[in-house]
Amino acid sequence: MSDQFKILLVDDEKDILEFLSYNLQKEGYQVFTAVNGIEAIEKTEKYKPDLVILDVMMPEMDGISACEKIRLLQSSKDILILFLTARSEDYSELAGFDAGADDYVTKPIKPKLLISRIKALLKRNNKQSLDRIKIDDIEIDKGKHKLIFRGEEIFLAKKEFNLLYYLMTVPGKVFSRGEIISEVWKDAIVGDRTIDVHVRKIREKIGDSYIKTIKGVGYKFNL
Amino acid sequence: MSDQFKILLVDDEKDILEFLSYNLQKEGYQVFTAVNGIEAIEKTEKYKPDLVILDVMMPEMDGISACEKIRLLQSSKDILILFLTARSEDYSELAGFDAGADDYVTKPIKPKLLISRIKALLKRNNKQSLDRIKIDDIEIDKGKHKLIFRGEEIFLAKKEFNLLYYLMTVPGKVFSRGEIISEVWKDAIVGDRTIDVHVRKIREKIGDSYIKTIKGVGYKFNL
DNA sequence: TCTCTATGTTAAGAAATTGTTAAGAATTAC
DNA sequence: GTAATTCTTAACAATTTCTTAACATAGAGA
Repeated sequence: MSDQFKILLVDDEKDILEFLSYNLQKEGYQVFTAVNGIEAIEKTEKYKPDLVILDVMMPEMDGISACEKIRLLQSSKDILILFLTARSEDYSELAGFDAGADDYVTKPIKPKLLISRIKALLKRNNKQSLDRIKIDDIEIDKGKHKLIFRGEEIFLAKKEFNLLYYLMTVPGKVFSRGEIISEVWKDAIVGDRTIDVHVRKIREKIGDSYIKTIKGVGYKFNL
Repeated sequence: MSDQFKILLVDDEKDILEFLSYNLQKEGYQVFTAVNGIEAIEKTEKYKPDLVILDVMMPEMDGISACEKIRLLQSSKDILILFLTARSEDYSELAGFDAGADDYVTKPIKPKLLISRIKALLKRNNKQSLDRIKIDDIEIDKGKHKLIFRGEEIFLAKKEFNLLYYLMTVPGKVFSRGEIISEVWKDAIVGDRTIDVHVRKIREKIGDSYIKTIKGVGYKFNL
């Protein structure tokens, strides 16, 4: 996926925050942190993370209460929540699931395992939006047949949409006309100008700077 | 889902099979059992369970191999897989996730915890359990076959209702005509204009702006 | 600079898809 | 069994999307 997953990490121990931040960032996640439940809720609203990792035991507001509060937020429908719990706290575990948690991991935390679980969670949750690509101010969602350009939705007809989506699957790669024909037109026989015309229509809608022509080679997305 | 969840339980120890069967049946699940990986695959194909619980350590074929094989089955896309592992086998745990597992539970098994996890898994996986969907000023309740639009109840005939409900299960997603046919018409063979006519009737009642046509792709709910 | 070739541009109409209507089957209700 | 409702179909209209053809333009290499 080209856009980063956002993870909000909530724990009152700074050591753990740092340790996990480091490991998660190394995996390419964008990490935010909070040290208590109240901050967690604020930052959830602010950053809209894909996943919140919550320590069960925290001062101010414990993880379970925080989880329940987060679940009440309007925008939190798609947010995943993962609990960190000490091995002995088996009741927290149960309570956590009731509060709407999606998974839990027991301390002491093994980074590899945690990352495995995170990947599994994100994968599972993203089944339907695996076909979403976001680059700069262009966001394209194949499942929803939706293109958002500079904040506003722009409608593309089927062929236009598929063509742009295809180019965006590998930004920077030059796709030959042959590749484009076989992917977007499924090898139907069409004239030489057909691709150009569709490219032009896309450019009309999102500007000339995103699809670049490499003469004699093909087209690519991005500068 | 109105019918029972089906769970396939795979373990080589009959005691455990019985113990878990009992506990799961008590929760209202329909339980099938297998004593090794090969049997597990056969029964997965036969019964199409919603969830497979696999012991990692088994004779004939270990749980991880079985998991990989199950993931290869055509019909297994929506099947959840949960591993049972001994506490020490941390590597299995990792390997299990790579093989496509959705969760794991360590032995010794605490039935309450296991059931919690199962519920969480099934809940997560089961969008269908959302019986009532409310979006903007439209509220649809499948159980009651009731549609409330801008505060007042509007009657939809069965097909109309099911169609609208289906589109609303994933707002924004474009459903192809094929998907719609197989869900709403249960693969009955109907002419091409049938869907359109039903869409039109729904639009007559709630206005044109809620169901959008994407020519050549399908229909979606919401803008 | 000139030429050649690949691509850009435009508008028209061909093709594909969906919308609309009404009639009559098929169901369901009474 | 009859009436009412719901569903499907067919014919045709309306609309959108796609392709093409004709010509323009740009850029690389002679």
